[in-house]
Amino acid sequence: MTTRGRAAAAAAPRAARAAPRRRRDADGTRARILAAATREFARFGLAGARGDRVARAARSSERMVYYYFGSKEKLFRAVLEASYLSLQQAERSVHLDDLEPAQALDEFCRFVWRYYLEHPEFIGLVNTENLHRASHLKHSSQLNELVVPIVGLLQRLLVRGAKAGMFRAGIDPTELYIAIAALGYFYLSNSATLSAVLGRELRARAQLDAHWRASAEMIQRFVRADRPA
Amino acid sequence: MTTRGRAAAAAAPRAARAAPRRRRDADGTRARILAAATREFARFGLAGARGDRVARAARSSERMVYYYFGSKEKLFRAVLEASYLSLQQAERSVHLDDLEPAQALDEFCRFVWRYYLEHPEFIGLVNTENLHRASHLKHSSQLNELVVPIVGLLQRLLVRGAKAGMFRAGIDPTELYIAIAALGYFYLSNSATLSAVLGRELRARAQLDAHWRASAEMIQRFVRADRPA
Amino acid sequence: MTTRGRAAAAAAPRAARAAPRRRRDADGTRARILAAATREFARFGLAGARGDRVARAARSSERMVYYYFGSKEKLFRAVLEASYLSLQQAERSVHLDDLEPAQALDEFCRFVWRYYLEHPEFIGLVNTENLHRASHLKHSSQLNELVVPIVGLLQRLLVRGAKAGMFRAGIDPTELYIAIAALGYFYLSNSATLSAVLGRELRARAQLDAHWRASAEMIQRFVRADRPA
Amino acid sequence: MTTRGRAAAAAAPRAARAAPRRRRDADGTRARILAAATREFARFGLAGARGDRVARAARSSERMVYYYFGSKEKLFRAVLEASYLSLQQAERSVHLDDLEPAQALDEFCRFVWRYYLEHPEFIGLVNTENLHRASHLKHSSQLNELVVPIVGLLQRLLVRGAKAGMFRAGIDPTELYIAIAALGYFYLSNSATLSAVLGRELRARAQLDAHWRASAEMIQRFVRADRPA
DNA sequence: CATGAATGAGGTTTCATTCAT
DNA sequence: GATGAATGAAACCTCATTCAT
Repeated sequence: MTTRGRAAAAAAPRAARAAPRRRRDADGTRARILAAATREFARFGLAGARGDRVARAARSSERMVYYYFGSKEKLFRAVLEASYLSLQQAERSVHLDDLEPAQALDEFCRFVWRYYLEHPEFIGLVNTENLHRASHLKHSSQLNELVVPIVGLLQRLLVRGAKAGMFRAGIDPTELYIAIAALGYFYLSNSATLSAVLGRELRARAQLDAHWRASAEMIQRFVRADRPA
Repeated sequence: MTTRGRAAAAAAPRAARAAPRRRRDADGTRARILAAATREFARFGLAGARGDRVARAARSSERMVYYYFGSKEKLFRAVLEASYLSLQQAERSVHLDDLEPAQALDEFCRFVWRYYLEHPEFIGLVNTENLHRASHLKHSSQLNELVVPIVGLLQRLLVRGAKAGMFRAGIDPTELYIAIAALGYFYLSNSATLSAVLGRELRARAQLDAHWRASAEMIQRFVRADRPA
Repeated sequence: MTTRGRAAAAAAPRAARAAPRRRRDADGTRARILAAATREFARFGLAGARGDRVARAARSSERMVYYYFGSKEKLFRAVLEASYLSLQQAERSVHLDDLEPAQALDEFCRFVWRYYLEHPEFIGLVNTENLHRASHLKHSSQLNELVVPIVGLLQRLLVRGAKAGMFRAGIDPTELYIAIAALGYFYLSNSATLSAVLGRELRARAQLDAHWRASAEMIQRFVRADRPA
Repeated sequence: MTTRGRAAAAAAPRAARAAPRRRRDADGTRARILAAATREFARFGLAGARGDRVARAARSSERMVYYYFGSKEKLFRAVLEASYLSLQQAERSVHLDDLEPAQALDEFCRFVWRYYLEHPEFIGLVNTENLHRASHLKHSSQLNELVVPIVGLLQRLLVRGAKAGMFRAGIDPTELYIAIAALGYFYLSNSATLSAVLGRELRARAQLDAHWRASAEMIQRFVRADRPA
């Protein structure tokens, strides 16, 4: 993400000439610190994160971290909020209403899986936040907006599928959401220990694909209406 | 150091017998430290764990922690190994061969779910180990023995079920294991953030039960043979 | 810097008149900073004073503090000078010559006590300056004017009283001044610790009054001519 | 005080040989830190005190300061308590009951004056504590014992003097105590600013003596019974 | 077997101040 | 005249660990 951002900046010399890479650049500095902190916290947790590493990675100074964020904990909160906000934004791009129910569900599973796969830092941050019993999330003023509307999406989908006779009735959308998340999140979050314990490289391309297929299959079979005897 | 400590203890039963009464029981202290460290690491992670808290909780001193375990990292390794060993031991008590396949699978799911539920520290430790990319597990001399035989159990069960026409053929036992673990582990590991984000108290008794039922149902439907059209 | 600032302001009455309306009134800002700094230094001492608190209390910015005063130390000096100037000004309003000696002395005592009571910040600042061994006072260019003329006042009063046979002869006016100051200043400056140690709320109205009476009495008895045996 | 302590240690080589200057010396290290901190806080206040100066003066390390005292604030509290305890101990050595009332009062005044004169650090610490509104004193568990019994001493003395017809009746012993303290404390605490403002070197030997005489005189005249007209 | 004392290195945070427009 | 951004230096404090008996 950060890398992409930087590449873009480097690739736009004309724009750079126009606004000639100010040395004083509040938004830029703040954003670089936030990005660096995101990686740092995801990788090392809250206690393991180091201010100087954040500063260096952000091409700034430790002092600036405090200038913009006040404390390590507040920095973590900012990172967490930005991450959840980013997820929420991505979720808004998911449109299922135009697809046939089974296909829509598949699409949703794919979205979740891809999000986790492409945002490993999100998993690290959320694990850290769980270690802290969601204390930062609870005290976040932005929590209200986070109360997931995505469950509503699934709810509509389940109703639609049930009406069409394709899905079973009575499935709890929240449980469905948790199951979909669980299958993807756990696999990626625990791939290191699982690989060691199971003796199988779960991060290998083939394994990732296999897991995705198995997960999608499991979700489909879970909601699919039983054939009459 | 840890290894030496144990070996010595195991290799000197005579000496132990000879020594009439230890003034301050060594095994007890070591065990208390290990137990306290297990809770500490589970709750705060490796970086967040504090030696003095471990010492106090173990009714011992920081000095003793180093006396018995040599370093924080070695202590963590000892805790991790003991935890995996404990899981393995529990798994050995699972006997599925005498049960009817569907019921056996249910039994297995119940075992996994219960283990996570009753060993919250295991989840904390494994999360921490994943943060560290399983580096301690990889370097553990006891890893060999850990390579899970439980998958073999599932394998036999799947074959049995398929022969009986109750299960689908071609299901990967490892994938099945991961799925079962995922549904339980993720729910409990992430209950804090999920509760906050979903606005539902996932640790409430009713929720726990509902989740268990949904998970078991999902696993059953995943393996169940399709009815002929 | 401070000096320059004032000199410039004093030397440029025309410019001030010419400038039709300042966008953000300079004198107001400077004055507010000085007032806020007075409170801050009095409350927290030189080392304990914080620039951001001064800025906030003055509804200005830290940057402005440096803009007007150059450094923390110079700001303190400005505050100190202003405070001593203010005391001096108040002293000028004391007129004792028209009063009968004993009454005049009482009046003087009352003035001193009231001044301390109504200018708690003065006590805080002077304590701080004493902690610093009066280094700022010594280097102040305004010191000359400060050399207290008030002692002269007392001197005249003592002479007058002695001539009238009411006061003893040979009383050192400086010592008298110190005694009067001591009885008021110490009580107020140390009221917190004294209250704690003596178990008596010295700031209570009744206590304040009692102390004033006792102090005045003590001073009177000190100067009063002995009755012939 | 510390200096004296050190000299004593150096002057006792025999004792030193017996217990040969241990490098590990908990009490010694702690005591040196406390002594150094006493000087540091007295000189610079709580905010102005520097941990590294304390460590260096105590021939120890900053780390040890935290080892023994936990935090700067706790160190200050320890210093304060030790100082008040030390005053209390000195007060216990004052015996007035055997002296003739006027002489006893003089003796008491002398004690107070001498204590302040010989314990300049006490004045510095108390000033600092007053800046902090006695917050440390209030939270000290040793405060109870500090509630000054010295006032009782004065009380008895006043009664005795009144009975003998030498002192006036109705003098509040607490007020008397405050007055005696004020005359000594203020003079010494404020000698720097007073010297600057009054243009007189109050710390000069002659001035100190003159002040002591004037103060004692004032106290005597305050309590002395009026001659009948 | 046990432990109280000690500590180097580094972590987070704050402070007063300056830069650059 | 005014200001938002930036910062070096140092402060306080903590951590994991070792010394010396």
